[in-house]
Amino acid sequence: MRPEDLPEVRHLPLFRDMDKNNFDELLGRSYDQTFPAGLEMIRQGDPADFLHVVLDGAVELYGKWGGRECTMAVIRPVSTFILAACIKDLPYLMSARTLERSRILLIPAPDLRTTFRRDTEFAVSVINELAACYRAVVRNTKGLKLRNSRERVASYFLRQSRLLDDAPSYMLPVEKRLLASYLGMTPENLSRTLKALESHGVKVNGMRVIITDRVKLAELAQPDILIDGPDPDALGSGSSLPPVQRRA
Amino acid sequence: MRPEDLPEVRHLPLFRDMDKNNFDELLGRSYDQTFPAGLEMIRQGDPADFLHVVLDGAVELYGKWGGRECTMAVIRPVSTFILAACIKDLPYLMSARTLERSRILLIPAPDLRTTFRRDTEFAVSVINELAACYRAVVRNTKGLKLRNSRERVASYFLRQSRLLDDAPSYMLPVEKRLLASYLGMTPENLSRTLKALESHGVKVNGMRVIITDRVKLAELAQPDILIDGPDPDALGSGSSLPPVQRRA
DNA sequence: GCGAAAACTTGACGCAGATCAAGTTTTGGC
DNA sequence: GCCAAAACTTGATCTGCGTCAAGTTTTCGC
Repeated sequence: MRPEDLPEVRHLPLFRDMDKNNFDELLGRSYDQTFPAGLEMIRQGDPADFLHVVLDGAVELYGKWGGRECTMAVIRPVSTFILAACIKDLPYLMSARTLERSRILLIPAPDLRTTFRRDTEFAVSVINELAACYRAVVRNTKGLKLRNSRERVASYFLRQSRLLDDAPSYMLPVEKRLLASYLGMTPENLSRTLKALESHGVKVNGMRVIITDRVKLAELAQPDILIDGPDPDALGSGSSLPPVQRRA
Repeated sequence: MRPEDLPEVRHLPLFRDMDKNNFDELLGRSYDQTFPAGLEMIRQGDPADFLHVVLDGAVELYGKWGGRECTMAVIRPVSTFILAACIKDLPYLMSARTLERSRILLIPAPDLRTTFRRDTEFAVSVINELAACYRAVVRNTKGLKLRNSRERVASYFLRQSRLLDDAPSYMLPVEKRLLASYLGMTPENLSRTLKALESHGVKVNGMRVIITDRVKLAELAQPDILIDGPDPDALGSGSSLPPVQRRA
């Protein structure tokens, strides 16, 4: 891997507190690999051989069943994903494909497991990471079961804005097609919902989201700390889209 | 707590590998409390002061938003719940109420956190528990997003049967009202779905489920290892109903 | 074991959201 | 910068599921 990536990986909550030597050894056993866009890197059901770290690009995690697919998360640099499968040494529950050309660091799962057994600080980090991931998925489930799709879209927009210090405008971090699937709806329904939301305080123009009336939007979305955070959550939780890019 | 409960708690995957002295100390600092039926023991948003262990009775975990509620899980003895909130020292994401008179062991969260810092085996157990919980919730999410309600009911029935070595008949572990909410549907819709499933290999009579044609039912449910398990999962994962009682 | 409350069922109806089928716009490779 | 492919939008239609309302059955406290 490129030497300039090392500090970025080291600064991840998962790795920042572990012993320096253990970190170096773990990274030393890892592989830096580049994948073209649109490649299925992981097929759900495959044995979990490596913890993945996105160094560059973007990766979609999704589930398949029968002929259907649903987007579970999109991971952007620098974050890890599929930690739980590696720890349990069980098959991946989700598939992963690159959305663009991506550089991925592959950390062998067995090394991961031996490392947290001998490095308490790392074990604590793993515990915190997993607990955060778990809570992220639970919050996501609550949103899916308690809100209808219009409410999910509205609260997604507010949540993203909040991550940018309540920015009134920002760019969507992913295509609408993916956003729709992530939110558990069809692209057609999302499209119509966006139009309907124009009278509720938010306007979407291409990839740009413009919050025109935050109060009105919040009235509809009824943002809830126990669903929308903030909660210092893991990004690679397998249930969130990446934070938005700030307006240029 | 009653001395006869101790071995049952000790045999939980979360506690069985830790140092005996640490276990005894942890339990020594805990409280054994009995709650009447129908009591809201935990209100979502409360600070996570205790890890809960159901010793007797049954506890429903549920989420609230606006005026709506949804059942996330039902916990039966002997299992723990809300581990993640305790570890992160963050508010509970779910509320909990007793479904019947229940005896609960309360383990102070701070003691929990200090214990896994000095007991590696316990830390590893916590890691495994959290990873299992995480995977359970992810599988649950996949089921919610990829299956329609009829498919969810059908696969729930098959899953329960499989937990009893493919028993052709068993009793529902919870009221239909709860099952409906857990599966993300209304009681009315569940009721109608049950009738419709009679021509697809399963008959429900009161609380009794009778699988009349396993092949036909499986055709509809399309059971999938990556959604329905088996996967040696945590029961207190916050996303499953208890295993069924075997036919008397 | 009686009576009220809760759980469950059934029917009628409406709506949110899926599906199908064209368009139109945007993206990206050569 | 052009062209094809993909993403997005829009409309028409259908349907799964929620809602409301009125039973019926089961449960449970006294």
